[in-house]
Amino acid sequence: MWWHQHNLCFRHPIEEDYSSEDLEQKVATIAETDESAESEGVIDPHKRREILSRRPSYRKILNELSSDVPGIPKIEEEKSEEEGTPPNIAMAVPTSIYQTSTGQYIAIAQGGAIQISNPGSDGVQGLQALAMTNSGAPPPGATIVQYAAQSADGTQQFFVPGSQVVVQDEEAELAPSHMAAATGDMPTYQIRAPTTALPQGVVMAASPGSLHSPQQLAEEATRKRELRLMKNREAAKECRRRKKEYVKCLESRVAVLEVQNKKLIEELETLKDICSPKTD
DNA sequence: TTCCCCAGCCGTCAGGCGGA
DNA sequence: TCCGCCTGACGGCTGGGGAA
Repeated sequence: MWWHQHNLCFRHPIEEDYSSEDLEQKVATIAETDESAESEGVIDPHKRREILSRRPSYRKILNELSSDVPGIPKIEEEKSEEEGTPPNIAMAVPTSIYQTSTGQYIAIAQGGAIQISNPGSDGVQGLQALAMTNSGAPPPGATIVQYAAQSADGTQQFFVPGSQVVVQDEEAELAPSHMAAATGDMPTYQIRAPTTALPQGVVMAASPGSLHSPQQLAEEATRKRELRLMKNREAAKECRRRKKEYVKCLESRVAVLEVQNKKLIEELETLKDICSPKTD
């Protein structure tokens, strides 16, 4: 039975109580009724403790289960596969990722493409692409993005090299036709001269090659920390999603085993009736 | 209406694990 | 050994539901 091949799923008793643990115990109990002989094996407590101290990832568990049991769906490695990439949206591999003071993420790809991701959105659905037609090659070690949450006129601004700003344009008047067609409802942006020098809420980030002063080092450290937190945030979300899927899997497994158990009990009763006819 | 409780979600930290 | 990923643990926030 698959469950016995994956007894790593059982957790250490000192770990926090989760509903999934109840499910695991329930599944284990039901499964043991099916294979009591197999479950009678004695495990050394120390060894068991070692094994249980660290459970493998939910993705790994479910994928292993799915290879054993055809009915169990696999968790995809890449989220983008299951959510799908919106067609015609310019996707570039980001080379630098920055988080703004408002929580948005700005990814700068090679060639000057800027992708803006809203924190409230999932995955690529929140990505907004901007083609920097006049960006050219950035100066060495001088990739600097300055972001202002809102300028005086209520629009969003991104300060890019060359004393220019990228301004969110909700009217989409100046957006290139191919961009407008590609982005659908997404806001478009245009390049302007800055309306203010450095508005409130500006966040600056510099590439490692340009670090000289302690202040720049501190900024770099801050940027690294923000990046790490951002990654961990996404990882935590993904982990919770996998955990939910895992619990659902266990729930369905419980249902299946309960039905199976019921059938076996009925079958046993029938066989008992057949094999031991009444003697009166 | 206000207060309390609970469940769910999220961000962050810490630590283990696996690959380079 | 180092680094990135994964996940348990913790605390905060929020919304729903029930009692006063």
